[in-house]
Amino acid sequence: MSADDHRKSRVTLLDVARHANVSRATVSLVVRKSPLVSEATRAKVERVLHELGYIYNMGAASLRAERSNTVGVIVPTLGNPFYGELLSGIDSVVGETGMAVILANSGEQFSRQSLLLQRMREHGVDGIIASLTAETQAECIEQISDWGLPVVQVLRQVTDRLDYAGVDYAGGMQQAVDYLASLGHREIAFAVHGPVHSAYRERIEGFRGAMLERGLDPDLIVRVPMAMPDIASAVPLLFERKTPTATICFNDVIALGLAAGLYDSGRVIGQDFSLVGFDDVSDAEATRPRLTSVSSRPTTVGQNAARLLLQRIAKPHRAPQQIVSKTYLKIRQSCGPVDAFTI
Amino acid sequence: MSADDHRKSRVTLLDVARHANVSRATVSLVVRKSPLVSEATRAKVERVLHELGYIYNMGAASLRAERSNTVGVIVPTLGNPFYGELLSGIDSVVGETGMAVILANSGEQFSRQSLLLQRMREHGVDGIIASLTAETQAECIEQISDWGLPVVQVLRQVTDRLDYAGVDYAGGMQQAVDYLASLGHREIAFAVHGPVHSAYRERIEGFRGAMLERGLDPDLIVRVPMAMPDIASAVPLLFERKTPTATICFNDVIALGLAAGLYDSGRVIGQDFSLVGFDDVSDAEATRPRLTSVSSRPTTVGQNAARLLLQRIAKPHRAPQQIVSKTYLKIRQSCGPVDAFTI
DNA sequence: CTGAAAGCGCTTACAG
DNA sequence: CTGAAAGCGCTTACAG
Repeated sequence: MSADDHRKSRVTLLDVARHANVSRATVSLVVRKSPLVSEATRAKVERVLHELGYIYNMGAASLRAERSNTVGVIVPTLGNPFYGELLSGIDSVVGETGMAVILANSGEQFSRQSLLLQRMREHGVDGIIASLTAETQAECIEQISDWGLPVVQVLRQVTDRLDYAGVDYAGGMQQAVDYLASLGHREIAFAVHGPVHSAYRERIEGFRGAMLERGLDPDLIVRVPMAMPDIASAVPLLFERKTPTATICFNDVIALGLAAGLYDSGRVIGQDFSLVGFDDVSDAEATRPRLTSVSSRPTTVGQNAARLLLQRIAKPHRAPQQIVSKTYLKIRQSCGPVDAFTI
Repeated sequence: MSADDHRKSRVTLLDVARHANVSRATVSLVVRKSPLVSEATRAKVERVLHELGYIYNMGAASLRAERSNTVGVIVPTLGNPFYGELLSGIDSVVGETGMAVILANSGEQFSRQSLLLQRMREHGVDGIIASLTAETQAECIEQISDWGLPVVQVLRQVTDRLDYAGVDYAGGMQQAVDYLASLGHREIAFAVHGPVHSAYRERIEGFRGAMLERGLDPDLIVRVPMAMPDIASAVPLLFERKTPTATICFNDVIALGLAAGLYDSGRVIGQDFSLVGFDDVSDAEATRPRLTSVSSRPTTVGQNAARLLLQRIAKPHRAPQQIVSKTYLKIRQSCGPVDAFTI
């Protein structure tokens, strides 16, 4: 029996019904584990189901039931390990319910994101989790929701009229500044890069707020390149206008890059210069000296987003929810007291 | 107009047909961009399509056409950045055709993988790309294919009767050994971990073959733990039986971990000890000294796998194909000549 | 080039 | 607790 034969001779509910001497509706109930069917009938039907090698046709069920048991996930990049962990969190809670995840990568391009949103709608996903590009307007995404398609924003918030699962970035910056200040640092730089979305602005504002609160100069914000090798060579930018003794980084990618560049320039991190990362991806533990980093626990954020979406699908009309999870500072070895500095 | 109204009053082909004074079939042809329809009719229909806000219902189309325009992708973990890059490659070529990727994570568990395979079949995916767990038997996966569901194996090969996109691991090990030998190293360890699948065996055999060819001891194979912090503390294992002057690593995760551990033990990498990684993920460039690594280009492998699947879907009966891509050695700073060693 | 009819495999009321 | 009928929105032959 060739593959094609199998394809064509697909076993349907009706086939099972005939073999088991019941109606198609009864088989459907058994398949969906309804309690409305007697033990005896259920046992008989289940045996036939198995004998005939019945495979549930989710597509057909979706058409009739008007739900597809799929959720769409749009991420801005797959190259950053951070999003792998986020996906892992989403997949674990969505997968538990038996639903499937449809994944797409916008590459931080708004036009591509629009295409993907459209495509997901055509695929009939029951809801969408998206980390939206910086250009995305509130109207754009609220409209999707107005179509009756549940949307939850993850990591980047475009509107407060829709669900959002994110991270308390401002609190994280506060923790970083507090820690460095407690070590005696007063000139602290903030190294950033990438598109200007809510998560970017929150970090900037968090940094400025925390610095101002302590009467420190909040303006030492330095934009560095995106690519890893270029970040390392951007170290001189830190010292262009002032002479900071410490730098907080927008993410661990920047921290690792700067750590490399500082090393190249002969500085000993944690001794001559202090560095705090953000996100606490697994590499923070692997580098030497170990990188002190503000943990944003992407897996947890992914799980939060998935739970929000599931709840939204169940109750389309409840008020928008936001889950903003706390960060915590993972202290390792990349910071030292300012007094010890030899610069 | 509330979200529910939208849902219920979905615009169908029939609605469009009535407004445009044509038949439903004609609208269907326009939507699918068939050349069988006149310019005038097409223009008229397209206008109505747009006016009414028609959304293609992929689910309904799938049911009738017996293809879903989705492909399933099963990865063993999402925590390793390597798989993010692989996914990125798959997504880019699958996305180009307008198909959607259904993603699932087996967590290296065979039982979970079976569940996912079953679920993907129920979702009616047109094909599957999978990096299979070590326990997977040839029969298991050949059976999926016998059901008429195209499968391509990626990175790990269970059977040669099905398509496979992978990496020339043995060639990569050869490159690493050749390079270290050219620097004068004769005692070379191989640090490995993880489940024993084809990619694992190929690397082991590649290492042993390359060592034997040069008359070197092929048995210095050391198993290290999975978790990053534990790898660093596994450095003493390298020196338990012999005193290697260099180590090749199964992947960059191990290389980075051992680099950290060697640093902790006071050794200077590239001077006191040489280290070669495998995969060349972005961190290889960021660490100091920069890590010399055998590049396996996961994005390319992902693209290869996706192309194989697309071809297989188009021609179910052609002979199985394998695309084994070459590695190349990215030389950086983590290796030095053995003469310079002070041990 | 266009239309009328049938059917993909399921679930949903509605009867009994 | 079980069955007969209708229909989800599309595509596929088949006529014209």
